[in-house]
Amino acid sequence: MSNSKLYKGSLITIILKLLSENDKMYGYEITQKVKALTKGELNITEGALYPALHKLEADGVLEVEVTKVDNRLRKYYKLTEKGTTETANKLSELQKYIETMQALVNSKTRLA
Amino acid sequence: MSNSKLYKGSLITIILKLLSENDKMYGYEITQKVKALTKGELNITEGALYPALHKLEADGVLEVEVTKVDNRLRKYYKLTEKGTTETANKLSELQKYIETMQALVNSKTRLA
DNA sequence: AATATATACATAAGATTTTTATGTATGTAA
DNA sequence: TTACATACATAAAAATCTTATGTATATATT
Repeated sequence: MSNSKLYKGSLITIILKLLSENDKMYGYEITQKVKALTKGELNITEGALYPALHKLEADGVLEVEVTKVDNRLRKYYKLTEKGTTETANKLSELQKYIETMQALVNSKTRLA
Repeated sequence: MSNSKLYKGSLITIILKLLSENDKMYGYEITQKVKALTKGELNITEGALYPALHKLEADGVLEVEVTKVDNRLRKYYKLTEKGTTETANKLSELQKYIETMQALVNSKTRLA
């Protein structure tokens, strides 16, 4: 990531969402996909991404499958069953966060 | 703040927004106001709030006015001119963030 | 009278997440 | 042969937050 501080805390949600729609993806692919989908608005850094993937794997949310393409290493990640549940949770959390923030931003908060 | 990690990075935006609608507020009042507006969803902790207010003051975004009410100390904060500009920036960043995340969440991201 | 809760400030230690800086290695374009 | 893209990785530092603690006054409860 390298952006508005608001992106802090969103990385896991983004990864899981992408994996819920693409049944397997590798790290570099995720960075490129996010850059494309957000028109360059959001750039995930490797220093944030790889540790996050490792943690998700360690937590049993993702499983990995190492392959070699063009003599180059690739680690494909996919959601486990637990990962699918976790994705739903993270997405509903995001929805709730957005609603809460919209409420704060849109409301007149002046005292009566 | 509270539970969902998504709130990380949002505190400054929330403070500034509240102060843009209430011309002066003190710390404790901000915590109560946010709790009420979010129906308990978001609880700003003192350990996060006070350092944030101090930083905003040091940055010239807020100015402080110390008073005594019922023999108890109160530090009222209000936006400076710089703070008003900063508020507009933070709010448009939030709007942009929400749009970006909505795009990520709602779009089908599968490869063609 | 004593205790708990609310009001009101503050800071320090630790946890978590991210940026920035590096490092390795291969393939391709200039 | 130099630069850029692909593809992984980690470590130091920065940023932000939680948890814990501290001070002090006012009010409500037991």
